[in-house]
Amino acid sequence: MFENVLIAEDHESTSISVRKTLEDLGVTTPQYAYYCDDALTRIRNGIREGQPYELLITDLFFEEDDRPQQLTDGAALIAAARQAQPGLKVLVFSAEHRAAVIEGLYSDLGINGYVRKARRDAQELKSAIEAIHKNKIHYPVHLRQTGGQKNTYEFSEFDITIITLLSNGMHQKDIPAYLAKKEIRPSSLSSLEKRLNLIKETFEFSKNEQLVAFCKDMGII
Amino acid sequence: MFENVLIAEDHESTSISVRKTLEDLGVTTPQYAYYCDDALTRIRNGIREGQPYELLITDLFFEEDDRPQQLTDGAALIAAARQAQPGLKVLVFSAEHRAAVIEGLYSDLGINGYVRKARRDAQELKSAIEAIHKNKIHYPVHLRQTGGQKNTYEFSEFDITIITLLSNGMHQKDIPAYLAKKEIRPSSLSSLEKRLNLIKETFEFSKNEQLVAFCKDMGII
DNA sequence: TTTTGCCTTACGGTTTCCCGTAAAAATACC
DNA sequence: GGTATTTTTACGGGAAACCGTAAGGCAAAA
Repeated sequence: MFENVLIAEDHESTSISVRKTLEDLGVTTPQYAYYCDDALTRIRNGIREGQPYELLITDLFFEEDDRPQQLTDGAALIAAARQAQPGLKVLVFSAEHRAAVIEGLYSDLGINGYVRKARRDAQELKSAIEAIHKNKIHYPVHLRQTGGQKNTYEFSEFDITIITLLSNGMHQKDIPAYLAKKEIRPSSLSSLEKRLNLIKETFEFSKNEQLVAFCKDMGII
Repeated sequence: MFENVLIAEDHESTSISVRKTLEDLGVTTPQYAYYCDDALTRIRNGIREGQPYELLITDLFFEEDDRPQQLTDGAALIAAARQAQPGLKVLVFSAEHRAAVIEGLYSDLGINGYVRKARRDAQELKSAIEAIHKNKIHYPVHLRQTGGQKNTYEFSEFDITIITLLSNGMHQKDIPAYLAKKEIRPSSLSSLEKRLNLIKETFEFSKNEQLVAFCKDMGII
């Protein structure tokens, strides 16, 4: 089993139970940090002292408080940690449930596993750690069968731009001017309408409001 | 210290650390349930067997799964538990941060304490349990000084209904018929428009899309 | 260069939404 | 019971969004 494991988790209660889970697995002295910056410091120290961590277990969301931080969330921590120590294995333990966001962690950050905070999360955490120890990738249970057959629609940069503008309150009629200024093409009102129409047709949506709600749920915007 | 304590919490990992906290306080065998219905059954059994629980520690949100439940959230559990055992002390342990919701728990359900899942939550949990054991009411740290000035706007049931309908793709013009059928009042298109207009004015929003995005972010819908 | 096909833009008609005003209904108050 | 106040509804003009069609632009192939 792993010997050097670091937990980055701001909730004390969660941190405690992750530690307990690790101890059950035979990790004698799991280390832990309540802030991303602290976690990164520990990782760097581990490298310098010739005892690098083998596994980082981290949350995604870290609440701000009176201690200003460089790294504000788990994704930033993972990126910084991998830069300092490319081979470091990473397991994310978070309440995030949006498939798009979770899949992005695998594709963009190359994480080794994800466990969602939910009913039998401690059990899943155990099996995930064991899988990663065997150099496997652990996919969360609730994402395995979706395989990605639905939701094949890929939102383009352009799509996301215009939906974001709408959700920020910009009027459709004012968007062409904005796009032109930013030199984003296409920029015409007609193209915009066509694009929105296509998306809504694809998902069988009838209103922009519905599209915005969907994108929020999916973590696209 | 308490002898009979029940934990209602669907997240295994959180449940584990609450148990550990209780054991640190000298509660030898804390009981726990992963579902509200199970928790209520245990409370009733406790009364019947002459060993009623002294304290219920419960979450607010319980995720649905394949086991259909009568009680779907912590508030319902608290109400049912208090009906079965009026003197039962209740400590809520949840990630909910909206002041209005938390204050509602004190005023509507008469809870004895609230601890928010956050950085030093295990420590706060300890002091809350000790305070409640001394018949005190425990107010969460982060709510003590905020007099509740900001965010005074309260979304009514009606507001949430119509915003939800919009985010489900219903056309504004079709909503009056829906409201009339459901016997929700007011139901006219004009009232609807006025209401939406007032909300958007309050938040200085210009579009429904913006309102939907906001409500998604705030967890209102 | 010309043709072909695709993407973008322009435009007009229709629908929906927005917003102000005023009537009607419901509620509260005397 | 009658009056005042608030809430709800009705209506109409104007703006924005929706939607289909057609014209223009651009790049790759002939």
